[in-house]
Amino acid sequence: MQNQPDNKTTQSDGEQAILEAAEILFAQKGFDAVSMSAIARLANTSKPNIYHHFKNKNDLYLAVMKTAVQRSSVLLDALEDAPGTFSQRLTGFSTGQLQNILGHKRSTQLILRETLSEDSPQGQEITRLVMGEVFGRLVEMVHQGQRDKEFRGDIDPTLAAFMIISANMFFFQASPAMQHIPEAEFIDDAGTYSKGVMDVLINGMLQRGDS
Amino acid sequence: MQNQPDNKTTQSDGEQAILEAAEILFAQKGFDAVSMSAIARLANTSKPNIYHHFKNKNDLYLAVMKTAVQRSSVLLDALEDAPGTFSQRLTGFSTGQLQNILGHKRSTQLILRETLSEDSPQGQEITRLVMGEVFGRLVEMVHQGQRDKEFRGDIDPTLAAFMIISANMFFFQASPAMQHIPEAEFIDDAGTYSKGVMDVLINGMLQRGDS
DNA sequence: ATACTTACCGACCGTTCGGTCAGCTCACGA
DNA sequence: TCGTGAGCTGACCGAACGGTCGGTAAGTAT
Repeated sequence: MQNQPDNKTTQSDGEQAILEAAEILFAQKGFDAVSMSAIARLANTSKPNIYHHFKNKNDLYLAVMKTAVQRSSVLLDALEDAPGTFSQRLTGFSTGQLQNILGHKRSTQLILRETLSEDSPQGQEITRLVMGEVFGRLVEMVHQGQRDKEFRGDIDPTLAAFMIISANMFFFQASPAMQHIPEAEFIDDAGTYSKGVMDVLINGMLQRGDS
Repeated sequence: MQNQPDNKTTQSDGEQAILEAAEILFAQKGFDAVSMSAIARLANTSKPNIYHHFKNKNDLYLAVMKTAVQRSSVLLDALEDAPGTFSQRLTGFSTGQLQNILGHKRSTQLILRETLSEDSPQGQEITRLVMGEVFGRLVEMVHQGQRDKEFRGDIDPTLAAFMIISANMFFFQASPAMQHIPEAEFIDDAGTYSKGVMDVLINGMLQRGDS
């Protein structure tokens, strides 16, 4: 009764179902606001069965985080260094990152929540693991662009990288809320947003030729 | 015994102490992760006494949010329109907003959490109330700057405003986590950060004179 | 003195929390 | 045919949850 893919609700492998249910709920509400009973309910199983597969709530959370981080790392590798000017490469990287983020909202929500929470000892590790990688690549790209005289030399590459990430991350966080603000039409089209952001960041807001 | 400002721990008015304790804890951990007992403990009073002043946990949370929103609104008024070029005014506004944010971390944390949370019906209202105000002013400033030919006309003012807010908000959110990333020195000096960000946003990242 | 109000608290309510335990079913190797 | 171990469950645990109850201590107006 369990090996065949029947049951109107396509229930999967057991442990996998628990992980998925937990990911959904943890991403939605955070660790404390999610009960093991709720996870069991959503996973269509019993609470003791969760404890059969994971030794406690924290262990389950860690398992969920681990898969989320892995998924995110894999995605990053797809953003291989492309040819072209550094402006083009930066834009491509940023756009790709935003697509990745929006394509995997649950993982992103999970990782972002953990990264930005002040307590939680593993927050640092995840920051270094996930953000550090993206961050490092961006910094290096900007730095090379400076050596090639494509970018101004008087800007801090880490700051520029931070601005790009912040534009993407805050877009991700705020887009549900911005839905209710009619003036912000760009919020519905990540492509337009990304293009606009990188255009401003790279070409600048001033008309060329005054201080 | 309560009108004089004695008591080693400067405990205040009762209701006020409860509000302060609740603000600290709610900002730190969020609604679900904070218990009424914990608030009572921190406020140096009893749980039933909280229910004497507030009708339930949600009512207390709303009261805390209300004071936070008020404080934030008052701060915004201090950022009066200054003279100067629109570049200078934008930079001043952005720097001032970041200072406000960092000067009232608890309120900001509280409002941001509520604004960015997908559920919570009052999230929309707070967004419109707090962010909408800041957002509107920024958009208007950029728009005027465009009519004065100071800024390029082909950028979306709402997008530019969003970028400024996102730079400030994400700085606020990420600065604790970024502490552990050694390359990012700017994270310790909001003034430097703000200046760098607005410099890039306004003057652009490219050397003047190539596409 | 009396009566009423406000601030406050110990003890307790029903419920839900994270977690445990004894025991069921069933595929599979000996 | 008989373990035996993995997957799973109903019943249950002590603790903590949000919230209530009866009652006390202190003012204050009459």
